[in-house]
Amino acid sequence: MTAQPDTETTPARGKRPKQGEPVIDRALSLLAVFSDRRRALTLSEMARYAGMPAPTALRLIARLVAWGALERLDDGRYVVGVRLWEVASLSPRGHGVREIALPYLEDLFEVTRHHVLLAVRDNEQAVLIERLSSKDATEVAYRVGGRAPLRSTAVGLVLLAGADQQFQETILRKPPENEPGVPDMPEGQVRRTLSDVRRTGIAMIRRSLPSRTVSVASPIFDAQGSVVAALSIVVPDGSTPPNVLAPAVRAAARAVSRNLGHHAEASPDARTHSQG
Amino acid sequence: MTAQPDTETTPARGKRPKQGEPVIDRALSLLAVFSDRRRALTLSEMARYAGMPAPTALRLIARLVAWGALERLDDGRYVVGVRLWEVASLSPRGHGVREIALPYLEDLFEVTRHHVLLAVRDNEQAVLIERLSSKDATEVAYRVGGRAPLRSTAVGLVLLAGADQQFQETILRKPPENEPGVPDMPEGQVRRTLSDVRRTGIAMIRRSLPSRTVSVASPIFDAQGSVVAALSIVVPDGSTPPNVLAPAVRAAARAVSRNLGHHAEASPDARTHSQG
DNA sequence: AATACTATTCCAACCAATGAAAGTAGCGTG
DNA sequence: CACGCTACTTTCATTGGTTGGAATAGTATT
Repeated sequence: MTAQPDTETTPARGKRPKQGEPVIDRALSLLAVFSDRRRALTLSEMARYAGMPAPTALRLIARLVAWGALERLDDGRYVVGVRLWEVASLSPRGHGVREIALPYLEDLFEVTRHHVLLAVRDNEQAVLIERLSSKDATEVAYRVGGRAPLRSTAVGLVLLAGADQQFQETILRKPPENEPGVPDMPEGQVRRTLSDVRRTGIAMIRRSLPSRTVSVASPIFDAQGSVVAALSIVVPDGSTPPNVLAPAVRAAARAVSRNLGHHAEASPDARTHSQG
Repeated sequence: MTAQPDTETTPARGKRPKQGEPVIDRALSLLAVFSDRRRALTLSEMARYAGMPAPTALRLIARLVAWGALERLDDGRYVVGVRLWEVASLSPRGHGVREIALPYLEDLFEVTRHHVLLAVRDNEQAVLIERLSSKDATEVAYRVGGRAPLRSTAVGLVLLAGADQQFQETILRKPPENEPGVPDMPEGQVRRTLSDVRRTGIAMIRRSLPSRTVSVASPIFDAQGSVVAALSIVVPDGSTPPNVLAPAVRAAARAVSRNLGHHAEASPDARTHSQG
């Protein structure tokens, strides 16, 4: 500071240093500051995390609150609002599949009484759409609304195996994420695994953290034959032989697929075309 | 351009007839055009329902799509995106209560095997947060994410009974909505019912449409002793005596309340230590 | 009482937002 | 194959909603 040079282009009073982001993007970035750990935030926290001045944040937040996207608590902090949740419940890939799959998930849940998961792919990760868990089930890593890697989870492998070839290559070429508790596979093994998943309709993963568990997942297809979701169960390692679980999971996944209009035409050729 | 000045009120070229709504409001109104019946919409439909010109809608939608609030289908139509669902899953009154309540809902579900509902109040309606239903359960009126009236549903009555006095008066003074299938109560009877609900912790409603059912609901309290949600079961009328159901519902609701920190009374400390 | 932080209000400058107009694409019809 | 119709997209001159520093008010901490 101190200097008073300014010269010709006199900023006078109102200087507008960094400006130029569309309003909507800013508003959305205010929604994005919330996370599993940050479910209730103050104005200044939101402004800081979203990277904008407090007055700007306040103004935008006011609109979001007015609409119901955010709600204000008694202590002044903000949380995600029910209205947003309401609109989001119309997401076909969110609550859409869930609504159709839920009864089957419940049936499956009653067999194992541990965890039943439903996930879809969003970009380079799996998003957990639903999770049924008994009160006394083993600890599990992911929560509903949370994200899981594609390469090191059973649902992730199923979703990856069902993605288009080009996307698979993109993922495979990336360095593995080295999740703790999961033995990371070299690229070649991942490719073999994906191929197996496509052939058998089953993916299986053992992990040791946060507890020793086995996950068995199977794909859910839509009417066009695309993999739109993955269904899986998670049980303590050793509780039930995986080869007993697999048929149950596959059957449940197929039932859901059928409900989505997937006429299981004996799948004349799983791998679309040119192979090799 | 030297426009030919027609007359005095020359619209010239660039006329800006109706302008003045904040961008965020417009963007949000684009989200609000989706409903149970309208889950996939074209650009022009969205523009029409939201009441704005197509180019404007397109520009805003593009941002929403970029962020993931909306997704575009192969046929060009737009749907609510998973990303929005993901953020919405952080809503304390949405998935928040749900996460805590779900195990208890499942226990309750196994007893009756029909419907278990979880709802919160938003404004003058109840919003359905969760619904567990068996595949062969009787038809039920409301879906998850949908809204139900306060005066003529079991969960609604519980939420209304737990609302502050002033709000209750506001609702009571409004003319009843006369839902088909539910005998509408005169104001006096509603008041008596609400009082009963507060005393017994149970609300019960019989309805004949879409099928003959009995609903039994009970309030869920938070640490401050406020009613934050309502839990209910819906069974076919005549299948199980309501006085058998009531204790089970109440017990489940209490278990959830306890889990929310409802320790009978007054929590002295609600301070969060700032970390960071 | 001083300090530090957060929340809110104010307002002049100005840039992102606006929407009519025109262009492009798809489709059914004469 | 021309024609009309509808839906979608791009362009661009105009401007009003948006912006953020500064000031003020409120609240917790030292």
